[in-house]
Amino acid sequence: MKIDVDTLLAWGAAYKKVAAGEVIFHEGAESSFYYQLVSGKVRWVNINDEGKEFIQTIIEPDECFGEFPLFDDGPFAASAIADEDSVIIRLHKATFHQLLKENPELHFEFSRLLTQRLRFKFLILKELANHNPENSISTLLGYFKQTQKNICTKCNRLKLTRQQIADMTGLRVETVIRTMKSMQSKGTLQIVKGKVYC
Amino acid sequence: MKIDVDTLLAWGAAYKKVAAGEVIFHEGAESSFYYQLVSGKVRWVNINDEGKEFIQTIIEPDECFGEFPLFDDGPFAASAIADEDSVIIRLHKATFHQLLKENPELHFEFSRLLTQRLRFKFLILKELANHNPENSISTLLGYFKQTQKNICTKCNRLKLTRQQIADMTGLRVETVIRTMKSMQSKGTLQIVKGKVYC
DNA sequence: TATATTTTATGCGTTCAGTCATAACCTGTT
DNA sequence: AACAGGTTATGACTGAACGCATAAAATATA
Repeated sequence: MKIDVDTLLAWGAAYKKVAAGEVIFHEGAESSFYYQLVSGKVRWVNINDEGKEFIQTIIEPDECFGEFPLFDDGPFAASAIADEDSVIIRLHKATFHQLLKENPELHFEFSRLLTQRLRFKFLILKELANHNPENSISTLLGYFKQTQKNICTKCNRLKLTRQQIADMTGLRVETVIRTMKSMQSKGTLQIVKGKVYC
Repeated sequence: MKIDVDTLLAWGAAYKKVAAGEVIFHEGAESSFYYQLVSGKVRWVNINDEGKEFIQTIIEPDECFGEFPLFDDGPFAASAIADEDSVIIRLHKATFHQLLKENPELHFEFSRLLTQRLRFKFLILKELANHNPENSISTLLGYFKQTQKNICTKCNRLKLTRQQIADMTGLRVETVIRTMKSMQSKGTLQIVKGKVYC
């Protein structure tokens, strides 16, 4: 999902620079903006009592994030934190609604986005509930491969650390490392110098 | 999310009776309908290789289900199985699109539905990833309580078996039973004759 | 009221991911 | 080249949920 930046600007959207590590919005807070990433990288995470992160999604340029409150008026379901120095563009909620009203096609695209996100949640949830690290990891990698997210298109190398994979599957780094090694020895996964290729 | 039944009928929707245990649609199959439950109960589930079910959602009357393919043209993300003898109403995909186009407000309601479903997925996923049965269970019960789903409004009794709770949290029945007993002894949960009250 | 079926309950051995500690390996920087 | 910081790797121990078996209780059915 991506709204043309010129369109956004024409409707009064504003750019905002965020430094790596900066929190863009907090889980539980009220919202009044549509957010879209222009450049950089953002992770959409829940942080538990012990400080452990669960990464719901990694946002790449031209993707929107933090969209739930726009429709159900609830708070943010997770925090958005910049992984790298990033530029975001945001549009006021009321304006966003007007924009959708005047562009039904855009609204349909948005429904497609929500659907795709739900689809991914269904998929990953079903795997996590299964308590099979290998399946969880391959489902996750399969998704990233399919959507071309966090993959170096030039060399086909996955740009995810074991820690990130762990934080998206509810596993520990060590478990992810051990499981992936075992997958490599089975031939299920191609790892060169610790990096995953697909 | 509910579309008025008279409206659906006026647009050419058709009723369909399904017996308890009957599969309404299969995970992975192509779809061409909007589905809404009129009466009865339906579970929306994934079934793994060993036959173990993961219940994504339990659908109650006046709720729609199986809606992903309507927007992204993908297959069903989970199977729908009747828990009880039920009546469903379904509308052709193309007609559904037309209905949304002519009723922008309805489309906004639909976005709200998708958002709420996503919100629940975020919530439950974050808990599952945390590997804390007690938290998973209370989050789930909290959700059902909040949405009044599967709760006997007359006596405030939760109409969910431990097995169903297990199938929605990826835990085993025994673990759910044991955890809930411990919660009861802590005073976190009120159980009378094995049934949960809230 | 008696019977059958489903649901809840409990014990016990096993398994596998978690935890902690430590080392090796990359990668970028001065 | 040397250093620092992050990432990957590996071992040993622990613990909590699993898996299976069996029983008790509640609910439905006749």
